[in-house]
Amino acid sequence: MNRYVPKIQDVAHVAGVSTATVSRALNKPDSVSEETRATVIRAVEKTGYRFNQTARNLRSRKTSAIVVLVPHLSNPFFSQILSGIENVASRAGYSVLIADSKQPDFGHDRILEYMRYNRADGVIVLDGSLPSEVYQNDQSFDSAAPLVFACEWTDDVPVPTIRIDNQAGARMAVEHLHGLGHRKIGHVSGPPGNVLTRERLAGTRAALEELKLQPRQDWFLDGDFSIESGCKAAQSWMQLTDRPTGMFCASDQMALGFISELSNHGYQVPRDVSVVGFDDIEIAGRFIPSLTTIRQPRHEIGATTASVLLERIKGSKRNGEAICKILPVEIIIRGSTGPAPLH
Amino acid sequence: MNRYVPKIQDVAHVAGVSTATVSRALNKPDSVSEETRATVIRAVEKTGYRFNQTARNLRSRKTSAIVVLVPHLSNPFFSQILSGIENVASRAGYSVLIADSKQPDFGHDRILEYMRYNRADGVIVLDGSLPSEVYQNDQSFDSAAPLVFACEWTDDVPVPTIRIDNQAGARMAVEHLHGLGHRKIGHVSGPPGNVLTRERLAGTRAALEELKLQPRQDWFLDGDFSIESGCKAAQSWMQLTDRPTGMFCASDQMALGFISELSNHGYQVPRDVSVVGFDDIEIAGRFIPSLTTIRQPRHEIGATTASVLLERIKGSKRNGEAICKILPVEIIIRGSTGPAPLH
DNA sequence: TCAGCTTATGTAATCGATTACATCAAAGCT
DNA sequence: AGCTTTGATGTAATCGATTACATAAGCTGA
Repeated sequence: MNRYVPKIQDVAHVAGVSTATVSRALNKPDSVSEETRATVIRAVEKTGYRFNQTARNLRSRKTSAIVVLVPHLSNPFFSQILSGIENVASRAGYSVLIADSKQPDFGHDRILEYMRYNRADGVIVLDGSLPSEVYQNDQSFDSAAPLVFACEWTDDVPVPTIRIDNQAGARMAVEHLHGLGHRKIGHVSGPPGNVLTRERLAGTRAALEELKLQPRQDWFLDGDFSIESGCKAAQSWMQLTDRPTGMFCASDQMALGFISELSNHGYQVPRDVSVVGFDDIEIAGRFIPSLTTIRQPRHEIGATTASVLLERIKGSKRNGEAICKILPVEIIIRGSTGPAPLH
Repeated sequence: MNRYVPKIQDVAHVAGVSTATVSRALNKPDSVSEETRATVIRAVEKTGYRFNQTARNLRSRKTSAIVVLVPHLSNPFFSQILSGIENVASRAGYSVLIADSKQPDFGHDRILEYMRYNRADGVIVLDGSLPSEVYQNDQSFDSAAPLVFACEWTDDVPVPTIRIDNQAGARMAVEHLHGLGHRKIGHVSGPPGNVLTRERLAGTRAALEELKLQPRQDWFLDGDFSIESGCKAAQSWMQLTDRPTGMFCASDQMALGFISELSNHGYQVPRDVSVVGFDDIEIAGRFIPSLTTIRQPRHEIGATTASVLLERIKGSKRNGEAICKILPVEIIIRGSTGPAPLH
C-alpha cells in the first residue's frame, strides 16, 4: 500500500538535469539559471518531491533540531517557556525536541545522548539539578553540542544562562510587604538543593536584614514549588502561636495552595495574612483573591534562550564565555496583600 | 577546538574486527560470540563511541521520533498530555518533537513536512481544526506517516482517535446541576467550529431535553476556552434579567474566569450561581471555591495515544481502520455547586 | 585570436551507520 | 572420509541527500 516516495533522483530525471543541479536549484537558487530553476520547480511539483531530512542531516552533519530538558513536563509553568522556544526555533527552521529530565528512567546515558550531536544541534537545560558529572564527562570528550541554561542553572558549569534576578525578585516581595506595614514576614521555600530555592531564600534574608527585621527560623517553611506543599505550609502557619502577617512564597503554586488551605480553615487573605507569590502564572490574576506576585517574563525567557542557543550553533562558539542574560522581573500588586493589622 | 568524534570505524579498528561486527555486537548481541562482544564493548568504552543517530536513521529509514501538533503550546492544558506522551515514547526509544499548530507561520507546508516521513515516524494531532485538505493531500501521495488524533479530531478523516466522551461529560454536568434542584441551566461554550465545543454543546442540549428543560438561547454564552472569555461570559450573565442559576462551562479555565469576574462584582459562587467546569486542571481543586468539574484523564490520554501510535508505527498498519478509544470521564463534585435557591 | 575569468552544470565522493551476501572454519551426519 | 549445516565474521552495497572538483561554454580584453 505504501507508495513510492520520490527522491532527488526522480526529480533530476524528470527535469532532465543532474541531482546536483536539483539540490542547488532548491537550496541556493541564485547558483542556477532562471530557466533551470523553473524546470526543476516544475519537476518537483510534478513528482511531489520533498527532501529527506535525514539524508540532508547526515550529509551536512547537523540535525536542525534542538532539545529541551524539562524537569517535570507536567508542570504547566514550563508551557509558556516552551512556547517561546518553539516560536523562535521553528521560525529558524529548527525542530524542538522535549525530554522530561525527572522521569524515572532518565539516566546519564540519555542525557549524554542528547549532549552529543546525536539527536540535536544544541541543548536547552531548564533543570539545574542534573549531576555536574554530566557536564564534565561531556567536556572531556568535547564533542558536546552547544548548551544553554534557562531559569535554573548549575553552579561552576560555564554555560550561558538566561534567567531573572531571583534575589531581586525576592527583595521586591519582602519590601512590598514591609511597605504595607508588615514586620513579621515569613517565607515558603522551594525544594531543597534547588538554585532557585537558594537564591530566593538569600534574597529574602538579605531584604529582611536591610530592613532590620530579625529573621525567625520558625517562619521559614519548607515547600517544593507545588500546590500541595503550599497547603502543608498553611497548616504549619496555622499551628504557629506567633504568626507572620506577611508570607512570601517562592512560587505561585505554593501561594495559591497556601491561600486555599487557609480558606478551608476559615482564614482569609489578606485580612489574616498577606501573601506574595512568584512567577505570575496565568491564573494568578484571577484567583480569589487575585495574587500579588513577582512576574517572570516566561515567553520572553524561552524566546531569548532559543535565540542565544541558535547563535551559538551558527557561530559554533564555545560555551566558555558563559554570558548570563538577566531578564527583568517586576512586582504585580494585586489583592492578596494588604496593610498589616494595627498591632 | 572541536575534538574528533569517534565513529564505528574507530571502534572496529581498536577492537580488531570489522564495522559490521561492531554494529552487530551493539544491536544484536546474540549474533556474535561472547568473546567478540566483550572486546567490542571494551573498545567502545575506550574510544567513547556513541552511535550517530542520523546515520542510523538514514540507513534504517526511520527517525525514531514522533511529532506532536499542539494548538497553543502556551496553554497549560496540554502539559500533562505531553507528559504522558513523552513518558511512553521515551521508554520505547522515541524522541518527541513538538510544534505549535496555531503559530502564525505554521502553514500547510510545515504540516506536510511532518506528515511525510521527513522528520518523524508518526504524528499525534491535538488540533482538530487543521484544514482537511492536509489529510487528503497526504493520502493522495500516500507517503504519509501514521497519524493519531487525541482529544480533538476532524470529522470524516479516518484516523484512530483517543478521546473522552464529551457528550457524556456534558450530560453529567447538567444532570448534576439538575440533581441539585437547578432548573435554569446555562452553558458557556468553546471556540466556534471546534469539535469539543460542538460535542459539549450537543451533550448539554441533549441532557436539557431529557430533563424536559427548555433550552434558552440567551443562556448559551460564547467563549473560547480561555480564562478571559470566562470573564466575558460572567459579564453577559450579570446583564441578564432572568439569570440561570446553574452554569456549565466547557472548560475549567472559563469556569474560573467566570467565578473570578463574578467575585469582582460582589457575586458569590455557589450562593448566586452554581458553576461546573470541564477538564479538572490542577488548580481546580484548590480554587476558592473549589471547582466542581468533569475530569479528563489527561496523562492517560497522552500515554494511550503514544502507545497506539507506536503500535501503528511498528505494525505499519494503515490508518483506515480508524479505531476510536474512549477513555472514561467522571464528575468531581466540589464546592462551586450547591443547591438551587428555593424559588 | 587566445589566455584568463566567470557562470552553469555534471560526476562522483561523502556523511556514518546497517545489512545482504560471501566466506570460512568447525561441527554434525551418513 | 566426504558432504551438509551452522555460526561467526568480513566485504561492500546501500540509505538520499550535499558538495568538492571537473568540465564546458560564454565572455572579456590585449
